[in-house]
Amino acid sequence: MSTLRDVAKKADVSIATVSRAINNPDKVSSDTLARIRKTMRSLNYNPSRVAQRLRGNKGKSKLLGLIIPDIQNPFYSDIVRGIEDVAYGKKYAVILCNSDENPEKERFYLNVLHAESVDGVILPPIHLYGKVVKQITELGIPLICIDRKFPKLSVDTVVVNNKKGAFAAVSHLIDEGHKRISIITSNTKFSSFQERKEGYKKALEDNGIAYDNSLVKEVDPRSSDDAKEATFELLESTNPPSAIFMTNNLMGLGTLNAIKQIGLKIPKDVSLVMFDDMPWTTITSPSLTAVKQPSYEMGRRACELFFQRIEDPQRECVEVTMETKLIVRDSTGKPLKQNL
Amino acid sequence: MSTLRDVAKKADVSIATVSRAINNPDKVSSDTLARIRKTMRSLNYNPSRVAQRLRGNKGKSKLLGLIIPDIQNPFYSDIVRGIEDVAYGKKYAVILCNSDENPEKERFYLNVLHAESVDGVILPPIHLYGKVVKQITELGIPLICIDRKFPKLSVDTVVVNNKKGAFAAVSHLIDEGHKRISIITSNTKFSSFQERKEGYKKALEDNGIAYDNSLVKEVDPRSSDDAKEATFELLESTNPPSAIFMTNNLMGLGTLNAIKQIGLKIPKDVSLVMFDDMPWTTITSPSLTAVKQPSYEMGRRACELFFQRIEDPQRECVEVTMETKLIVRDSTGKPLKQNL
DNA sequence: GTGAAAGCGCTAACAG
DNA sequence: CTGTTAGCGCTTTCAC
Repeated sequence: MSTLRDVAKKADVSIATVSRAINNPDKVSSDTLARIRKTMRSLNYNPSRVAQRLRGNKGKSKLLGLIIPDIQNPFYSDIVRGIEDVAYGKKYAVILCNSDENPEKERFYLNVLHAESVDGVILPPIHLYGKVVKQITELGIPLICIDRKFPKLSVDTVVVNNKKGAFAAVSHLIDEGHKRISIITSNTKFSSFQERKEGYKKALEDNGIAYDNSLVKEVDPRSSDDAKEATFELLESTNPPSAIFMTNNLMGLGTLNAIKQIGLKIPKDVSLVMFDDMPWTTITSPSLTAVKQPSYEMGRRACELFFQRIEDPQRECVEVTMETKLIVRDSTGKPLKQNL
Repeated sequence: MSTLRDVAKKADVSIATVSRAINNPDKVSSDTLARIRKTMRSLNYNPSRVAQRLRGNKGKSKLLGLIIPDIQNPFYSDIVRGIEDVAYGKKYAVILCNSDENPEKERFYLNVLHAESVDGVILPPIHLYGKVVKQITELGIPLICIDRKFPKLSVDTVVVNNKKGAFAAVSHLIDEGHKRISIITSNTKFSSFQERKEGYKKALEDNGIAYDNSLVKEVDPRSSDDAKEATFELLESTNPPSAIFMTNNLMGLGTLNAIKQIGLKIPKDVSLVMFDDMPWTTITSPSLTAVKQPSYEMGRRACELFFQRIEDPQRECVEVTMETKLIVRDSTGKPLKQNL
């Protein structure tokens, strides 16, 4: 592969001039510029980003680090796509890392990203008070939290209004006449699930329904099977719920499988609302009522925040809260009403 | 951040020794090694991968490039995950790029990956004879094709037995008594869809059913909506098919939506088989019959091939063909039979 | 407007 | 076993 030196030699200028031709074209006379450009083309010159990064200043590495729990969770694929699309517009490339909610892997990848001199890191933090994440910001690497908050640290954050979304979901169920409403949620400390549970509680409370711990199941939010098991327990108990609020798409899938296996009919035997809207929510019978998160837009927004921080490292950190939509569909799968 | 020099100074050795302590620990006396390691720890030293890459030899950059059409397609998320898991085992990081089947984007990202000095590139090629892809291999960057073949170029490839899988799918439909079987496939030149169509044709032929062009729809394989439209045309025609073979999960979703919207019952009114098995195929009523691709394993295999090539750049290129499984499920969603 | 030279952080000879 | 040195390809003063 050809280097700056090759181009310089062939165009009969110094490497400094070639470098200028790339980075400060206006500081090069028009005819040498033309000559250099022609030479670059003929040599198929592709500047080494590695050398640029080693030499260049912070915030110019054109690399962005992304650590997500699991790319196979469509919620995160959406986020990744949103980030990537914005990054592409700025000629940034993205290093993708899957943490599996494993602090070891998070730490490893954070180190890798640092070693790669990325211009920034976007992630849903695993630990509420993880020191590695803190370290990253102390190293001066811009950090954007997405999907989950990182308390006690001033950091740009993009989240969804989990409490409000959950409140709308459960209120919808209550409006339909349900009184025994289960929630299948996570046993983790993530702000997202905490807040969804709060929304659930508030909806009950506002409607004078007592909180019943036997209706609450907490499982690993990544496991459809765990949620399936929990659903069995719920529905095969002596006093089963008449409705279930599923707090993410993976757990939702598990619950749907359990219901199908038991042979229950929706909504005759049990009503459902799922946090997350997925492409497949329209093909069930009837279509699933869902709390749609603007996942793709969250990714875009997070990436935009990142670029804003690069441009102005001094600006105040912001916490962007995006709204969900409650989507109820008719028999053909068309949305009937959409509440914020 | 601390550098080699910082460590060297503090440990009172030369930078070369520190470098050795990292890369060839056995060439350093045990007590200096211990001292250096302690110093590295106290300084929180994290070697710059960027400098290592600039200085070091080919095949040691610990970076892998990945260009896929769209991470939001779960088939590709699975592949990406498989690749990432194997890469993680070797301490490799992955740069993820979405091409949208757009040659411009593919070219851009290929240049970026080259500029980043990645050790290799894994992708499903967009063009059958794209010159940029060829260029990459001429640059000596190991290339692994996945999901689609790149003809006329000896290159490591991981594909699925598309023809056989499609043949099994359509044969299954024929076994159930169907004679008018539609296929919704792609108008692209990708080997995958070409071969699925071949399998479809062969199954018809082997059973003495004439190929009927009016039963064949070719749409953009990324568009559920196009497939939905095509399904409407198919099912609302004067002589509709009694079964439909959907050649990927996105088109399948479109078809399912169309069927639901028309109000047709499965399998009474129309039977279905989909290429791709998805988490949601078990929650439809009845469960969808699917040709399962080992997508995650394909990713793993591709990444393994990459590492094998790094270790032995001279070895012959291989084309790995993985088998699909035809999955027919009972009313609860449990697999009834699985044919290769 | 252009060139010479220093150096980013590291590895790999080459000496000792 | 350890240190010295020469770059990897590039950007950026500082001269001219």
